[in-house]
Amino acid sequence: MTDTEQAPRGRATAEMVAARAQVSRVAVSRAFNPHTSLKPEKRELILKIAQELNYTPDRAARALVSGRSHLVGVIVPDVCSHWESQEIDALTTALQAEGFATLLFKTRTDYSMDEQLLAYMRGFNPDSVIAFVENVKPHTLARFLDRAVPIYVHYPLPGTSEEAEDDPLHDRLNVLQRDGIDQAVALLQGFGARRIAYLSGAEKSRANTSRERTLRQVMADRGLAPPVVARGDFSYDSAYQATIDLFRVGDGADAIFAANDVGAFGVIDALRHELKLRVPEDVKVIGFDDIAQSHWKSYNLTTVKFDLDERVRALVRLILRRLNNPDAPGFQETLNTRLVVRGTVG
Amino acid sequence: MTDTEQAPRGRATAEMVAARAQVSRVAVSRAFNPHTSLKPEKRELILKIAQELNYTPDRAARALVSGRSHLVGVIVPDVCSHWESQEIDALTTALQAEGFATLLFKTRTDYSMDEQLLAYMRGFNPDSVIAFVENVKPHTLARFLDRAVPIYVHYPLPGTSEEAEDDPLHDRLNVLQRDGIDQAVALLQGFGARRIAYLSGAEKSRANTSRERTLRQVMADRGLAPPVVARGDFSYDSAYQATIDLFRVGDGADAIFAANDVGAFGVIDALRHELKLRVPEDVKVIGFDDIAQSHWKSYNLTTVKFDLDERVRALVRLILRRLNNPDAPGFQETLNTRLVVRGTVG
DNA sequence: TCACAGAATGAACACGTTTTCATTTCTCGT
DNA sequence: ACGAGAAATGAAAACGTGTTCATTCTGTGA
Repeated sequence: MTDTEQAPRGRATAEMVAARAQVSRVAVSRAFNPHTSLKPEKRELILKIAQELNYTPDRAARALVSGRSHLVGVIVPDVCSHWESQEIDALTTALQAEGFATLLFKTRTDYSMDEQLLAYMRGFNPDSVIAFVENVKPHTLARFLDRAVPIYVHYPLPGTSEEAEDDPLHDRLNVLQRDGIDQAVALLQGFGARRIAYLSGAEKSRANTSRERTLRQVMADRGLAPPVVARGDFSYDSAYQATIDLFRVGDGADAIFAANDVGAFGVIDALRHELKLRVPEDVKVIGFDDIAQSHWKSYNLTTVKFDLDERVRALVRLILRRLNNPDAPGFQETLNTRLVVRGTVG
Repeated sequence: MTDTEQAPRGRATAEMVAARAQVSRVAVSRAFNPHTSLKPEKRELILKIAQELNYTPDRAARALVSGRSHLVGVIVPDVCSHWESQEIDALTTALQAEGFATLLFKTRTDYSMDEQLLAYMRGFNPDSVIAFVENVKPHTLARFLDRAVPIYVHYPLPGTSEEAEDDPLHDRLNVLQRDGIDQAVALLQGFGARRIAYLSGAEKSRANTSRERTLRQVMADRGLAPPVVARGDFSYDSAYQATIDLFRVGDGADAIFAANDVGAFGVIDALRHELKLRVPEDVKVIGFDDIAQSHWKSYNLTTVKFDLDERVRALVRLILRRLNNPDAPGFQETLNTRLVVRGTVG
């Protein structure tokens, strides 16, 4: 044994492992990459020595030559929004299992896109990018990420051709909101709701636009008058204030459809604690997302759900498929929504 | 102009920028690194051309030679826990401003450490690592991260020498919980609380151990009987069930101190909706963290706060100081806590 | 035994930067 | 006009890996 270089100063390298195992450095590389030809017992020996030396291939070096960083960029306006944090959580778990790591970036909270951020992110060379900032055009994202193919979470507008339209240039996850919203409106209609209000999310958000328009169309199809709209921005506080204004300044409502669950919580608290109204007896409330908090007893919210696990699985499928077929045309996945009935309606 | 190589296939490289600007590749590198000597007008020209070509230095290549990945690893058991998600959010914002990116890793939810995860993470070469898994010994973390110096969030146990003790080998953020807990107990004592219960967090969590022991000692110092302990794991559901057991199986309490705010929400909902008790009239509740939801009207929770911004600033200071002084002895920062009084006490 | 296919192996190259070092150019005081 | 020190510049080395390609080894069928 060459005990002279026993001092494992800093990080162990493939060279050191190779020296100790009496093999070439290339063999070490092969030992860590499956689907390469290497005698099994040799691979075993190398891996054993690697573990002793606390060696792991350097991903920066690996990325440099292979063009794969194994990083997935995630752009969020607000990590602690409940829905976002739950998606990040599930996504990180799923990606980790596939050998990827989640790289987090924060952008402006008004859901506008930030070109400087894209350039910044590009420096880290993510293999793929998932943007929660839905209003950004996919080709803008693509222009800034030369290597990575962005994944576009798409909320098709109802009544347009968007639902069917193919997009050969980008990978897309379509979220169809019509079914869940229709079930929600049907329920409200069954309870005889007359004045239905929509508490919006951030105006620039594509998810909000799509939900509002879909609600309008569903209500029209069912012969209901258009909803009263109160402006929020997905936050508890904005929903709280908007609800108060709706009843103090405006004419109130007997049912409120919130753009997301957190907003619905603000609506419920404003109704109960500020306006002294009962939910669901005086006003019925429905949310959107079905986050973990929605079953908490203080709210016990009826809400339109789209399954998180299903969504994450779809995203991971898109990522992996794209990495295995870099030049294939755009892949698509589609997700549906459904109503979860709890205590805030009837 | 050498129009032959006009096709900007794939990603732009420093070489291309250099060719167009009629300078050497080294000059391009210097243009992107401040504190290097380069004629201002030349730097300006290079940056302009770089922008035209959509060029950003490749961080993988940069990391390889400079030894700085500009990645900060964050290990969390659960991203969507409210407190964690808020810290991740604030941390990401702060790090982004300093040119770093947050690399997210999930570990087991029982707060035990996962050596396999550490080895996995090491491959990404983070410059620094912040572990929310407080029970891991800092030298274990250090052994797995040869280059990065881990930052240890330390909850000193009261009555031991830990508060004063220096640790020259690791960077440390001390969180002193005694002041806030003392204020909380004083408040409860003032309202004549007799039976005080502690709803614990995950047993292996250092934060929980420290909070429980500090509470014990504060109560003893004030001549109060030791707290009844109900076992939870920081989650809403566990707190909800433990509270029910406390009153149905055990002898109840007239004040409950929860290990975190989310647990306190579970306590409140169990008291109100399951046990039909009033908060604060029948039972007083105090939480720990002061997360954003704590001021929501349905809970309006009195809680022990330690300031998130202050904490994040301290962490970033530790990270930067360490990177600028790789061989310096361990740095320390200290944070205090205080009570925020809202509606769940008196 | 021989020829041959396929597996196993290692030398050399490539990836895109930063850093070191030696050289050239500029600036300023005399 | 001169010299000295500072600023500016580029050639070459280095970082740690994956990949290509040519070579050697192994086992099989004739």
